[in-house]
Amino acid sequence: MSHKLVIVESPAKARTIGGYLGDGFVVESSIGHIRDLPNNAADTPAKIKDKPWGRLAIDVDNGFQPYYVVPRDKKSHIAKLKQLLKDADELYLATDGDREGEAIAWHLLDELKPKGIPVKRMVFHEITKAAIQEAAAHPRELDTDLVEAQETRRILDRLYGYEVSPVLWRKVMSGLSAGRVQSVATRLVVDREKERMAFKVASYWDLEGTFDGYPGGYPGGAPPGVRMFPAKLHTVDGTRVASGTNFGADGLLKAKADVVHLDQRRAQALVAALADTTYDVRSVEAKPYRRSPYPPFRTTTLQQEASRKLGMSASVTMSVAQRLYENGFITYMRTDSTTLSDSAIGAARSQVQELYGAEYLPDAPRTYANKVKNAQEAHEAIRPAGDSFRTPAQTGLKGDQFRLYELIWMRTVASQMKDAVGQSVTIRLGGAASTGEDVVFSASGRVITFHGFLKAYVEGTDDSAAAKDDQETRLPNLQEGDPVSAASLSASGHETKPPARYTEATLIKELEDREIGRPSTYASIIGTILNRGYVYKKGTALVPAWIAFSVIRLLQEHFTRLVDYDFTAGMEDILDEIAKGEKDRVSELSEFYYGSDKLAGLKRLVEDLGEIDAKELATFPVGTEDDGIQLRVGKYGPYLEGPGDDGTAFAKRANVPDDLPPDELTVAKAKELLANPAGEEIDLGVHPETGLQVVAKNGRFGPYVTEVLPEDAPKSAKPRTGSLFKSMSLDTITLDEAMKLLELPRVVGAGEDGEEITAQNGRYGPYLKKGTDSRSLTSEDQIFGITLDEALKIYSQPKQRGRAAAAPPLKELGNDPVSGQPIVVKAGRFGEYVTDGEYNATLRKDDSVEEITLERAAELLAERRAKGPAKKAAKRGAKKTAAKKTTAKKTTTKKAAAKKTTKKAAKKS
DNA sequence: CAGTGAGCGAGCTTCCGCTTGACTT
Repeated sequence: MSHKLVIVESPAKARTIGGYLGDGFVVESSIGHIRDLPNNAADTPAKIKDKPWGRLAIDVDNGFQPYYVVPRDKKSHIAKLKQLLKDADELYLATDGDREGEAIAWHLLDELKPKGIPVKRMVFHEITKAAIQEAAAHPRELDTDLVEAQETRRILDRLYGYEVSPVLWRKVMSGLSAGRVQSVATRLVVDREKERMAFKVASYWDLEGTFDGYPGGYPGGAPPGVRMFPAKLHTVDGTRVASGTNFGADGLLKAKADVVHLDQRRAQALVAALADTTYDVRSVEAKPYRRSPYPPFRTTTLQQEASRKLGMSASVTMSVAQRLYENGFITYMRTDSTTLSDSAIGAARSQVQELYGAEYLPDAPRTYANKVKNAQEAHEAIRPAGDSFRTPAQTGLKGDQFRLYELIWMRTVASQMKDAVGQSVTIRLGGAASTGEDVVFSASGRVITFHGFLKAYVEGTDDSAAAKDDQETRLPNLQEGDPVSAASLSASGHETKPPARYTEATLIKELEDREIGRPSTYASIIGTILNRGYVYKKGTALVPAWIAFSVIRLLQEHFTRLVDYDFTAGMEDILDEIAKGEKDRVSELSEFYYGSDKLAGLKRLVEDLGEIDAKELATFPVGTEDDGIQLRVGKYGPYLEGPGDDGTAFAKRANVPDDLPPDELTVAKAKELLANPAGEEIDLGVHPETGLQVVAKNGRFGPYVTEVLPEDAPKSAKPRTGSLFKSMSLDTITLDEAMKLLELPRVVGAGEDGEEITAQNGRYGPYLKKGTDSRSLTSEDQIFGITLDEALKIYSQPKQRGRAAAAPPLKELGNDPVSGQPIVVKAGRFGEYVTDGEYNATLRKDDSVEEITLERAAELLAERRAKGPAKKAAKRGAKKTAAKKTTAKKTTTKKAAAKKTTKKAAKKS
């Protein structure tokens, strides 16, 4: 039986659409992108690996030709699609109608290679039977210009990320990353922290009082409305009283502020001078209040409201929404559109009528213009699914899903309700102080006469002090000239506040406003900058780590344009022109990579790194030069350097606690830390024999224990120290263990020549030492356990240079077809490798000792041979390389562990 | 940031955007 094959992006969508198209159609999904540039070396095809641009998988010398691969986990899915295509007499590429969707359609076409059947591009913006059938009846051609625009975006991001990240590995720390989106997100957080650090608090005072609208009692019966109301001092002798907005970040009044700045004394004097004052109403100003409903949710607004009202992180919100979507409760949750389909508008309106009555229903449906500048409108707004909405109670949902559904449902219904209307009133009260000053108090109120949509939905605020939209303040019904008295009056002091830190939700909003990132990535952007250690969360606030300051400084100084807040917006403009066929992708990419008259190219920027001083980059002054304190970002985190007791510059050091936000590192705090440079010492107790305090610390060479010498100890006296064994940890080390470590080196006994043999731990692990003759030990336990006999035995063997502890091969594979030498698999410092005696090649991610064959080993060795004999570290400065190596090791172990699990996962599937 | 003595197989980290399971506890 032949059929028409329709391919959409999402499996849930495929299920729905299958029902609408009926017999003769088979609807499958691509599950997102089906091909991409190879992610890493293991996924890079051998034929491009050795090219100079192999690491990028983009032939930068020939039109920026990208090399795509089908990721391992997508291969079986592609096979399935190919199988379905065999029996198809038509192929409909029905991926989303945006840039990425067009590219997916093209990749599908290029990968599936349908032969002899018509291929059609089908696009729809809402999932209703009518819309789908309409779309199927009117397909279009593939828009190759749009695909070009997507490829340009993809290639630019790869060049940016894969060229700039290695700069950070070399200059800051291994494993770091830079990218068009994450680097700007990080910069936003860092810049905000810098604003907070530079912020100078200003204090100001004003007068607040409660006033009585009917000082002579009611004109008979009950009062019309309220009687008591609050008011604040507005002017003194006609000049406005300064409030928070009149002060700049420098703590001073803004230049143009024509205000009177009250301090505590003056404010209190004024209160006293107003003790007997009576007031009269100087003016009553009423204005109509009107507020329109908020647009239906798109991804970012949903994330913000879920954060404000339900306390959900962006990623939790998305995964809860994903479940709602898959089970048919809501429409697609990754969208930048606020548009509702006609049937959704109908459903919302009938729900308004049903729940709130006709008076809440506007005459005409409401539509919302999209505020997102680069919106691609491939989907609808996020709303309850279906042609009629289920109320939350009807869904049977529970927990987070229920709460999120309810939020979406209310917002959608409210978006089709009438405006809220009312009145806002400002009343000014005047009076004279006994000191002769004329003062005016101001009170404002808001009365909502018709709640409209506010009856259904009120948006949350990020600032807890801000008034919500439905908040009402009632004032008495006063006329100009009416007498008013003060029931109470007091001076109140205020301080200006630095700009608030970003939260996940506000950072995402900021990124969206700047056209950076896409609905499908907002949540993961937060994940990326958290994972890299650029920021951490303190409650809901995002706090930048010091390493982010180093990274952003480097990027701003050397890749200024790339971390410009407008970079992405500029890129989008160019992509739009490429999509319209007005610009050529190769010349745009070429300008970006190789530069032009106006712009320095990326390639030259990353090659010109000589002048970047890594040390300088990681050093930040604390306070002024006179304070003589600086913060440095080291391998083990940030630490302070300050003047020594004798005044020597930067002689004293102290760790900065990991969770101390940068803006709290004041000069006073820095001095406090430096005064007690114990840092993260762990007190283990007092040594019973020496009476000295024994502590554990994290040092340059890892965790170690040491003893604290008394203050009066001679300067030449040095405390004993000892590195922790690999099997020990700072969390679990005991005093007993520490005392044993401090005893080292342990004397094992005397050798045959009478010279003492000792056992100890060193840079390369445990070893024996006899004079200048040293021998490695295989385990740390031997340091305490080895007997003299065993030690003598080791010394009776000739010293093995290099492969002292060479283990026997793990596996023998046979002879190499090229060299004729036997190939064996061995375990080494860097993992398992194959060797023919001359050349060694490390096993790649997908190889294993159990599965490796002679052919594969020969292949690896051939690759290795092609690179020539091992070279000694040549170009880079020796000190640099040495320093970097340790860092690299530290990060790789963590990553390697993570990799292993993914590999296992991939294999089983 | 503590200070102790060799001699040796490198290879990998990383981007942004589309999408879901699959994995483990």
